[in-house]
This record gives sequence, C-alpha cells and structure tokens, in this order.
Amino acid sequence: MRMSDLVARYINDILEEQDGEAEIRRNELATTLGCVPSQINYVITSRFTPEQGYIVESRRGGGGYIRITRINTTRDGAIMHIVNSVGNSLDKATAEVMLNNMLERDIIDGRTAKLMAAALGERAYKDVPQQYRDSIRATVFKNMLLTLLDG
Amino acid sequence: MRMSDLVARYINDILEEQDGEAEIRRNELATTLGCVPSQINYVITSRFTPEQGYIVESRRGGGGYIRITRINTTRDGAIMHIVNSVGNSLDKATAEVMLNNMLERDIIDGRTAKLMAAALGERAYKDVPQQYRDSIRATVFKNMLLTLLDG
DNA sequence: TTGACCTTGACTTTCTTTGACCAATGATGT
DNA sequence: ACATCATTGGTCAAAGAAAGTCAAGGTCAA
Repeated sequence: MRMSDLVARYINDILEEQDGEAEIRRNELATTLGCVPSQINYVITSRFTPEQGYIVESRRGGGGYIRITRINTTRDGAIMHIVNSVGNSLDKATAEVMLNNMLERDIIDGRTAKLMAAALGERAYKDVPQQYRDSIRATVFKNMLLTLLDG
Repeated sequence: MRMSDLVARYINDILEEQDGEAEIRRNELATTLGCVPSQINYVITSRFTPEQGYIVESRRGGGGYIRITRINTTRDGAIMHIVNSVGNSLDKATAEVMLNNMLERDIIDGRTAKLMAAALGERAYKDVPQQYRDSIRATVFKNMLLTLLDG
C-alpha cells in the first residue's frame, strides 16, 4: 500500500466522520502515519484539489492546522431544490424536462437519466388507472432523487 | 512455447481465479516469467484489447500496477434472463432479493441498486391502492432493466 | 521470400518519496 | 511596542519507482 493512499484514506475517513470537514495538524499526522510532513502536502495537492471538490485552508505557527472541506453542496443543494419543487403530482412531460435539465447541468449522467425516465415513463403505468399515475410519478421521482444525494 | 503465450496464459489464469479481474505489477511479472517488461505491454495490446472484451487500466510511479478486467459479456444475457423471469406482478421483497442478487453478480453497481430500489419501494406507492402496486412494480422494474442493456 | 507476428532494450512519461530550506504565526521577555 | 524565538505549515527540486513507447531486428509459416 502506498504511503499516499494511507494518508488519503486517513483524511477521507475524517471527512466521512465529520460530515465533510477534516482538520488535521500536519506534523502530528506525519508522525502518526510515519512519513515526512511534506508527504501530507503532496497528497493534498494531488488528491484534494478544488477540481476534485475540496477547499483547503491552513495556518502556520503555534496551533496551526490544515482544514479540508468537501464541497458537494452545489449538487446536493440542486437536487434538494428539485425535490422540493415537485409537488404531489408530476406529469410525464414535466418529468422529462426536469431530467433533461439535470442532465444538462451535470447533476446526473446519461445512464441515470435513462434509468429514471424508464421508471417515470407512461409505459410503466399502463395497467394503472389514469388518476393515480401522476401521483405515483411524483413520489417515485422524489424517492429516486433522494438516493442521488451524497454521491 | 512462445513467451507471449506464457504471459497471456499467466494473465488468463489470474482472470480465471479472480473472477475476471487481474492486477499485476509489470516489472515483477516480467522478472517472474523471465522476459523484458515491455513484453507485457505487447501481450496486453495484442490480446487483451477492448475488441476482445477487456478493459485495461494502469498507473505509473511507485506502487504502480496494470489491471485487466474481462468485460462481462454475459451481462446483457443475464439482464434479459431476469426481465423474462419477472411476470405481471412483483412484490417488494422479491424485487429486493433480485436487486441484491444483481449487485452480488456485478450486473449493477451500488448506486444503481439504490436508485432502482427507490423506484420499487413500498413508500413510492403509498397513494396507490394495494391491488395495483405489484403490477406497477413489475412494469417499472422491467423497463428500468431494459435501459441497462448495452452498457 | 515475404509478411505477420514476436522479442528486446533504450528512452520517455508519470507518480511518489524525501529532505533541505523558507515563511508565517504565536509566545515571551525587554 | 518591539525584538526574538519557538512552533508550525509551505515550496521545491532531486531521487526513486513504476509503467509506456517505439523502432530495430528476429522468427516462422505460407
């Protein structure tokens, strides 16, 4: 196992435990894991970059720290916004517009869009009386959206 | 026996043992089999191509590796088999067993399983009379499964 | 004999590890 | 306030550890 993987895993564990925020002390962590301090910087600059969805802040001197924050909030926030915008009823056309919009905004990928469309399409409800369809659709849609959080 | 055949056989043995996934270290394998490292690349590019149903990933540097994964050609077949095994009615418990089974067999990933479960769970149909639920579930399930083909 | 396939090794690229030196911050004594 | 020092973290370049590429030459069967 690579040293860099160990460090990354350690940080990820903290992020997981602490709800997306990890504060470490560089020298202490280096000692704990048995590596040189600059290894920590290497791991951070190679695996916890803004492109990968992290914000890193730090401070030197006594009581110094490195804080790594995961920023998936945009996606999750967008999803929650959509969930809340769906009421008790959702027709197929609206559902498709929403899926396309999410695809456009990179909230979901093409495969997921197709899968969701299949669960919402008119054909899926052919044996159900009309009056129930839009209501089921709304519920199914919201339930599926919720599984996309945190991913 | 040609060197390239030895290498290919070695990789195939691992693929067989490890359920379609072989991770090797190029230099190590070259030493073990007594050939130059680039021989491994030759064998991989000539016999483990995407056209022949393999995915190859690798990483350089310390702790590097080459991972060869056999594409599950029977996946589509397995999915169709499941589609055909679902009748006009599907209860939640059975649906969950099937999802777990597919997850186990790597036909779907965890994220997809969750998404599908959300579209099939009891909660999704709370506003629908009991008599329709298992029927909708069966249809939705089958429609979703069909979107998984080819990918 | 020739064309397709195989073997080899020199050179390149990518990723990781390490350590020497630098910079910022807080604490302390004057 | 100010200078000084201890305590952190930051930077960078060199060395190390893999894997990738490519071209030149070898082998072998049709």
